[in-house]
Amino acid sequence: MLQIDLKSRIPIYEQIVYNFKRLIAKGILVENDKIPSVRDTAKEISVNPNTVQKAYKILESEGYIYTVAGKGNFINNVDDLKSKVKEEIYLRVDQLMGECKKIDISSNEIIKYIKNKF
Amino acid sequence: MLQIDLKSRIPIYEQIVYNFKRLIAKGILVENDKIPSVRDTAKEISVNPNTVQKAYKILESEGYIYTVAGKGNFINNVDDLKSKVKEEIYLRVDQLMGECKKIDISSNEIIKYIKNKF
Amino acid sequence: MLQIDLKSRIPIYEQIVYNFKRLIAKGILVENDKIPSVRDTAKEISVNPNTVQKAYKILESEGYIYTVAGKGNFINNVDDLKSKVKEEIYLRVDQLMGECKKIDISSNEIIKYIKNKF
Amino acid sequence: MLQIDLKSRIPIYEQIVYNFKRLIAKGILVENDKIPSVRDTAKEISVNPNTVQKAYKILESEGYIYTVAGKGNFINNVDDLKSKVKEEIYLRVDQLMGECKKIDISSNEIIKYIKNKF
DNA sequence: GTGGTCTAGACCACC
DNA sequence: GTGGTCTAGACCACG
Repeated sequence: MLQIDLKSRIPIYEQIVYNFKRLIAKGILVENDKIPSVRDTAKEISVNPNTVQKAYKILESEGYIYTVAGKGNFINNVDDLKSKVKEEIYLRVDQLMGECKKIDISSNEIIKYIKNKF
Repeated sequence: MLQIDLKSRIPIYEQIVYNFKRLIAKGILVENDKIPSVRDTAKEISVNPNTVQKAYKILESEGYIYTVAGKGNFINNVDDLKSKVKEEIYLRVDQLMGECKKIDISSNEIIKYIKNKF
Repeated sequence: MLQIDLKSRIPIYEQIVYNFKRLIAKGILVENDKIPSVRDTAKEISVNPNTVQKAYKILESEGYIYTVAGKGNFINNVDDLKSKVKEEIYLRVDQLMGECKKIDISSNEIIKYIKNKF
Repeated sequence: MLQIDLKSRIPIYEQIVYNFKRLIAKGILVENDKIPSVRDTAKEISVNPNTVQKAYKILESEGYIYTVAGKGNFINNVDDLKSKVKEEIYLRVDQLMGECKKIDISSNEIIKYIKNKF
């Protein structure tokens, strides 16, 4: 379920965070779904439990999951989790367009490129 | 001339690299232009010469500049340095669109967003 | 394991790079082998960790090793690392033969010399 | 007449030295030929006269040319200048073969490669 | 403990 | 003066 690249320069915990966000955005994980325990996730992707723990903490602090002590971690009841993930994407679009502007690439050029290729 | 954010989490040397790429892409730096010496750039942005040296080495290895020992560093004679920078941008667009696809955001959605905002 | 000549005019970091290439070419280091940490190698050959770091970076950028931050450096899974090293040797043969041609030494002459001496 | 690559990592003075050795080895420059003055050579290849001066000093110390104060520099009367250049080439062959041995490339392999390509 | 980045300074070859 | 290399340290993120 989780796609982790241990060799990547992106920290593993960030990859874990992003994976869960993706599953939420796609609707695979929905409100009150239980996600695997820290230990199980750690075993599944062969990383240190501390790393998974850190990822879960971040997901919790960002409102994606809630923790019930002794029970486990669950997807939050926020209805707009999806749009929250989208917002992050849009933020990256903004950054990219900002850089384009700096080097005189017009938004039309980017749009044309996307239309052509995707 | 160079915009460096010493507090950014992006390494200073990468920022230096990007700054020169931007200047090249904008046509401000052209073929055979001499860029400031390692020491001068270091002084200008108040960082250690080694950091600038690292940036220049990367620019050289990527073909943006050439080095004449004892003389200085010069913009390379590749005619398409500009398109080279653009390629890097397009690569980032590709990555972004790839992630969009993963979470079911259509390219139309992105295009609409860009059209609206930029 | 590593043969370094601190007095040589060849930079230490290049010697380190070459040493690892040699160990790979000889099959002593194979896929996914862990190589000593930056600090350990530095201690072993009595040089500054930065020097070793530089060598490892080059090996990584040339595809010989991959780095897992916080874990260490490992021999890459490219099956033909050996032939990669050979290619470098052949490139040098090409250069040498090119110079021979410039001063009218025939390839036969070189071959005869090699046969005689090696 | 001289082929100099100002961008090369090989010091310019070494390139000058090698160029004259090449011209001698090819028989283009023969005993008692006058070679261009330091200034003329410097002008021709657009480098600092000091650099040419250094090259001439080396050529003189290695016995390739002799200097007559106020007159200029001349090719030496050593009959075996050619074989001297060849010796240097052979030395490089030796080095290369040494490295081949270290990584288990046989001399036969090298010979086969040369026969094929040259 | 591991690599990644950076500083402060040094010495060298080259020009 | 210029880049190339190196040392001796330091701090940080990651696991």
